[in-house]
Amino acid sequence: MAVVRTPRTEWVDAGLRALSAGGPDAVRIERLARALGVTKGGFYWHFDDRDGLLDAMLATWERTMIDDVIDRVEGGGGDARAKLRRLFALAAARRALFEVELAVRDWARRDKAAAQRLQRVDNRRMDYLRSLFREFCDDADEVEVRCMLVMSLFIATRVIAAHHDGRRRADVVKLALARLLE
Amino acid sequence: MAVVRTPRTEWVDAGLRALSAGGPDAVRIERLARALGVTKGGFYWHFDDRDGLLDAMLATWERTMIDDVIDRVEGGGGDARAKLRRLFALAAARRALFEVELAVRDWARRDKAAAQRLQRVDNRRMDYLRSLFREFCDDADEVEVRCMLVMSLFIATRVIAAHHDGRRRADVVKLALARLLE
Amino acid sequence: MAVVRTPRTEWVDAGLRALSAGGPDAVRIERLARALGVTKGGFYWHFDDRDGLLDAMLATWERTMIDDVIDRVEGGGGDARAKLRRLFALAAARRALFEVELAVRDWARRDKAAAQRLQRVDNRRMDYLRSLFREFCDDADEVEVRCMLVMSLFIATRVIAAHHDGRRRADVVKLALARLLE
Amino acid sequence: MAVVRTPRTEWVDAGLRALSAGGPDAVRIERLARALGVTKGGFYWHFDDRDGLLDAMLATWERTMIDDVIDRVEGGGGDARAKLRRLFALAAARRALFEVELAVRDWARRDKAAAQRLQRVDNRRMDYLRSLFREFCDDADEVEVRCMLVMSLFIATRVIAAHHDGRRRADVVKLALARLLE
DNA sequence: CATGAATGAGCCTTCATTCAT
DNA sequence: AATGAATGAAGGCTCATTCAT
Repeated sequence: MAVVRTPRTEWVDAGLRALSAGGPDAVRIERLARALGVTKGGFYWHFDDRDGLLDAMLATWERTMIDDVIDRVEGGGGDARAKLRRLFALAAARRALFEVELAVRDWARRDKAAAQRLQRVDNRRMDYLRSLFREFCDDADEVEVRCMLVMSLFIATRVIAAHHDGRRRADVVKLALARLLE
Repeated sequence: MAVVRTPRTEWVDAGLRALSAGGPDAVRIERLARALGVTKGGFYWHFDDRDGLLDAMLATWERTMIDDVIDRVEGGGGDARAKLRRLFALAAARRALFEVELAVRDWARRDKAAAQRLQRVDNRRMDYLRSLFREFCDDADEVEVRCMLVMSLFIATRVIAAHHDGRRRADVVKLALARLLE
Repeated sequence: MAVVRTPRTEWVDAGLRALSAGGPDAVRIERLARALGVTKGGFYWHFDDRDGLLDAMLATWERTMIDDVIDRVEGGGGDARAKLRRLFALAAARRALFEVELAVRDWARRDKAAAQRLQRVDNRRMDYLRSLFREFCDDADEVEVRCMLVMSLFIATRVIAAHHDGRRRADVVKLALARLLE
Repeated sequence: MAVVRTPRTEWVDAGLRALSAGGPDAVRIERLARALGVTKGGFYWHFDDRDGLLDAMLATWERTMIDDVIDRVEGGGGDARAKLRRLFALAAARRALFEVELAVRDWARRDKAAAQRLQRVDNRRMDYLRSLFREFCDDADEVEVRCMLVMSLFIATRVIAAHHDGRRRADVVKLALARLLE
């Protein structure tokens, strides 16, 4: 009967925005309500409590990360090397989405629910990476090492604060990636 | 000459413990006081305010990270390769210290003061890595790439939640490191 | 349409009561809440912060003083002299209201917002007095002097702590007023 | 034995300064100590507690007001009219001292100790005024009325916030005073 | 779905006071 | 006389949550 004025997803999106901007402690119902131009009353129609929102955020993030990202990388076609390059390009292009990932990664260090979601996402991603590397690399150990290094590079790029002896970060990363795709 | 009852450093240490356990928002004066068996009032004798503590924590962390860690790695002697291996071993051995690093890294994404400290630490570390790789690697680009990959591996190891196709993480990291030290 | 449980005005009134009893520093949210039988949390529904209440108090006081008081004095009819006498009688009858005035007058010495309100009220009152005195007094300087003296008498009456050589204060004031209305 | 580093009077003076600037609630031991460049520890050597200081402040103020002011007005010589004019001039010249008076007057509305001191000062002043007016005025009622008006003018001048139809306050007061000295 | 109002817990900070040195 | 350190009470504010409408 009721017309949906502020659907669940809007709360979730606002929550994810708050999460990536300030970590889980910044996900505050009152603040989100203000940002959405509503009073917090409506929140409790959609969610049991704050944890309910946090959970929904995690679920949304998981779905997006797994289906969306891999789909997009696969969708572009090309060989394994092309796909790996596209993965990095995607991360650069869709900054907002990957900022959330960093926040979740930190959150997971203290929160079990976040840790579980992250594990599923990381495993899916690692599986995917493995399948790509196997296309041009026979040695199983070597595959695993490269997966680990690519994944590390992927994450740390957005987190390291150092400069690179006059080079731009993007260039160093490109070189590093090239080396891992040899 | 007065006997120091709860020295500044105790507050700082407790703060760093709280930081690594729950992020900057978990650094709460009342909680720390309870943990130290003191009342919160005393806190304000040592620090102007909460920000004063946060700042002191960052300063302590910077000092420890730069002087302490590099000293210890250098102190062990051996060639560049040995030192790099020791760096990874140290991170594994002194977990608490490196948990703080992860927290600072996340914190730095939203806080300017944290970002500055992190930058100094990362630059110092990167400089140090560069000096080590130069000992057995001539190409400047190659040095930079290896620095980036080692640093990434160093950080991401403690952050990735995936499993490794039946291997233990430590083994994969050892293999990866060996490859970067060829 | 919701039933107002503790309307804004109740907070304002309680605030004014506290102000006149103990000055601006005595306007404490927790105390007011207790006096109103509510918890302090509710306060922040009605006001942004303590300053918001202080401001509302000042606004209410200004309105009451200007409209209410002058209306009442005018409403009684009679000539200028009768009205001036009624002004003094009113102050005696509505003690609470005029206690607030003394508090505001002191507060205005340190607070800009209070100073501005007081200035508006004082100017309005002085204008009103001037209009009354002009009805039976031609000389402009003389009008101004009498306004100043009446105003002074009006304020100081409630502030001087001396006795009057055996007379009652009210009688001396009555005599003084009579002299100023000659 | 101990050399006086921060004598009692310095605390009292600092207290009076704080009082006139912000009312009794602004007389804070910690703040005064900071202003004097000492720690609050020494305070408790001179005074039992905060009330002890407040009391000493009141005593100092009473002494200054009664002896100092009347002495100074008397000391200048001249007839009663000259002395009254000198009283007003003094108040204008020694602003700081009379700012304290306003603060005490407000304070006296809620505090018994302040009220008693004020009463003594006001009575002494009123007695003095009476003696002056009697020199040129025979009627006892008239004397009392003029005392009251002069006293009121004296106080209210520094407290009224209105303007005076284009005249300067000082000029209106001078005219009013002249009228009371006829 | 949403508002208006309130509760209660928890936080940061200030301050009077105490006490050992 | 004064410092260094601490206690404890109080105050301002934020926020998750609840509930009636």
